Parts: sequence; structure tokens; C-alpha cells
Amino acid sequence: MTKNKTKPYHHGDLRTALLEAANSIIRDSGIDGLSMRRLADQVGVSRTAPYHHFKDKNALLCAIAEMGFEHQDTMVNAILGELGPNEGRELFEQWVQAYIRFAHDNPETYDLMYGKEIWKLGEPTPSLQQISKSSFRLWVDLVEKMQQQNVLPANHSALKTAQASWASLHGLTRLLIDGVYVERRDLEEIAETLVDLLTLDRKTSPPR
Amino acid sequence: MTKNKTKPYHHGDLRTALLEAANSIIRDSGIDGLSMRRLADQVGVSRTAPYHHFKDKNALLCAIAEMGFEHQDTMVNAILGELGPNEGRELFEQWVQAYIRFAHDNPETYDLMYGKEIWKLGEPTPSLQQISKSSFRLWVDLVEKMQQQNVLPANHSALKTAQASWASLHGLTRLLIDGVYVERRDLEEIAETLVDLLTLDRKTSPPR
DNA sequence: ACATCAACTTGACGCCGTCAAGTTACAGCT
DNA sequence: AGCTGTAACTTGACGGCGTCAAGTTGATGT
Repeated sequence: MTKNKTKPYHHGDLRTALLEAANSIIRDSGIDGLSMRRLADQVGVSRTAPYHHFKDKNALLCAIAEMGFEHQDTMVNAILGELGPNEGRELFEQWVQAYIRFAHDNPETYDLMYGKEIWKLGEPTPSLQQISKSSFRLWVDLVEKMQQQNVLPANHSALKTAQASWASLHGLTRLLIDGVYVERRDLEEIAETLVDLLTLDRKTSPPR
Repeated sequence: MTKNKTKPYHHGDLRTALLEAANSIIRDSGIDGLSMRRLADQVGVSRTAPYHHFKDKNALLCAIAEMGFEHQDTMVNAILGELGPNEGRELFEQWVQAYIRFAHDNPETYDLMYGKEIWKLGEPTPSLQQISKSSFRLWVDLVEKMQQQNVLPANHSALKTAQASWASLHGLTRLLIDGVYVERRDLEEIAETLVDLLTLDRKTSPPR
């Protein structure tokens, strides 16, 4: 008896099951709602089983952040792919919009990717460090193209311009996901203003 | 006996003692190092005594954030006071530097002031909401003066310009205190670039 | 058939925020 | 001076957290 009536002792692919469940928990209970215990319960496994796949909670969070970077990278690559000769400005605005939307739709993931939970309090996994670095390089590439198309000013290096502009975008994004500016519509207008401030050929009157 | 040998049952001014101790704990153990229990221990009072002065931990954190806003406001007022007719640009740079320094010196307080701990996860006290709102209005005033002195572009309203520029500054600041960009020197350069991007009359070559 | 070893479980430890109920001391009234 | 109401404070408990040490299970290679 008890051959296949009870579920098998070995899970089979616990690691990915954990990541999926973690993402799901995070999505509807926030990062603070994610605990190793709850996670284990949801997957139907003992409280400490996850520790065989992730050294500690920090490692689990890093793995989730990595998935976020992968997701985001495919977005940038899509935009880089569509980049025609003269439509830079629109694509830049499109990117800003997409960036904010991504953070809005996955606020907890965004927080893990760029928040202090991992980078200050925890410590980023080597593989997370690598993927985040290469992800930023992608952004530098996009900025460089924007400079070549006279969308962004070129009086600073692509690196510096990328750092400064991304910091701006990041600030705006954080205001949204941290609940400081809650109104989505307000934020879109501020984003428009920000893009206008950063780009060449500023409009002479308020947009719209 | 036991008149003034044992310490008095009533503390006298527990509320301010708690705030001071909380600030001290936060300063050298971070926000996560602050617990109601530890706080009570440090002041030499029972674990739940603080609850007679602060409804819950959230209320305590809000009170700390308020102190931060007060501190910051005096900084802005100092700069607004010094504002002569033609030195706007320098004062703007000075302000940016001061803002970042404040966050760097009081990272945990800054986090409480503008982080999700209170604004998204907790709920801001009415008095915190009020003081933060009036603090932002101060910033709008400064931006408006910067527009009048042709330091910042005036093609958008002072409000929108203030929102966008402050969001940028906030983003940069967060990168520092969240440990994403750790190098202080890097950050200063990025700040210079950012100011150059936002202001009128951009330099034609990289600053310095 | 047996040894090995990773996968997984059980139980415990010391933290945490907060609440209910009890205790103490001061302030105001008579 | 004595009483009483009330705010300040204490005690003890609850459930949840991250994580560790030690034990158990089951698949695999010989």
C-alpha cells in the first residue's frame, strides 16, 4: 500500500516550483508577505526543503530579481530591434512608458531588482551582479543610439548620460511603486515633463 | 525608603526620550534594527510602555519622518534666504549637493520620509502628510525662483518642473542609499551630469 | 543486497509586533 | 487628609518569522 496514493517524497523539480510559487505570492501579497514557511506550504513541502535549493532567503530573492532582469532585457531588445533611422524620440518615450509600466505591473520584482533589500541589506548573488551589469550595458547602448539620433544630448559620454537619465527614470518609478505619488495620470504627465527636460529640442509650451 | 533610590515609575518625558533613542538606534543599526522591544530596553522601560505614546510602530516611524522633514526644511529655507539675484545656478548645485548629503548622512531617516515603509505598506499620519506636503511646496517655490533666474527651463509650470526635477534627484539619491551605486565619487559626477541635463544653457563639453 | 547521498522532515531557538489584563502613582475634589 | 478617576506603565501571552541541527526517506550505483 501507499505506493502512489501519497505524493512522492521527491518533488521532481522543486526549484522552479518554488520560484513560480514565490512569484505568485509576491504578486498578490507583496514581498513582506513572502516567507519561507508560506512558500513551502504553498508548494506542499516541508518548511526547510527550500533551503536545499536556495542557501537562504536572500538567495531566493536574488533568483527572483534575476528573472526580472531577463524579462526587462527582452523588452529593451524589442525596442532596440524596432529602432529605425528617425523615430528615436518616439521610441524613447515608448521605452520610458514601458519601463514605468513594467514596474507598475511588477512592483515587487522591481523592488528586488533595484531596492535595498538585496543591494544594501542583503548581498547580491554573483550571477545577479553579472546579469544586472549586462542589463545596464543594454541601456547604455540604447542611450548611445539616442544620442546619435539627436534625441538625447551628446555633450556627456553615453555612460554618464545613461547613468543620469536612468537615475531620473528610476526616481520617478520609485515614487510610483513606493506609493508617494499614487495617481497614475499625474505620473504620466510628470514623465512627459521629465522626458522633455532631458531631451534635446525642448518644447516651448507645456505638452498637451 | 525607596524614595529616590529606585527610578521613578513615571518617566517624565518618555515620548521625546523614545524619539531620541529611536534615532540613535536607527543611525547605527538601520531601520530593521529598530524594534519596539529594543527601543523600550534602551530607554529602560517596559516593552509596551511606548505604546502609550505611539499607537503602533507605524506611528513612531511617522514621527521620526516628521523630524526629518523639519530638518530638511530648515536647509531649504537657508538656501532660499541666501538667494541673490544672479547666483541661482550655483545655489541650485549647492542645493542638490546638500540634498544628497542629507540623505547620505541620514539614510534611514530619508528612507522613512520617502520610502514605501510608510507610504505604501504603512499609512502616513495626518500630521506627516501635512508636513510633507508643505515641505514639497517649499521645493516648488525654490524651483519657481530658479525658473525666474533662467536656471531651470520655464516651458512647464513650476509644479510640473518641480515634480520632474525632484523625482530625478530622488532617483539619484535612492541609488546611493539603497546601495546600487556605492561609490560616492561616481555619484557626484552623475549628479553634475544630471544638473547639466536639467538646466538651461547646457555645457557643450563634459563638465570638468 | 547494500552503501551512499541528496532530498526532504521534524523540532527547536530566539527574535518580532501587539494585545489583554493587571499594577502604580499622580491630580483633583471633598 | 482621604478618596477616586485616570493616565502611565508592567506582565504574560500569542502567533509568526528565519534558520539551524539532527533525523528520515528514497533513488541510484555497485
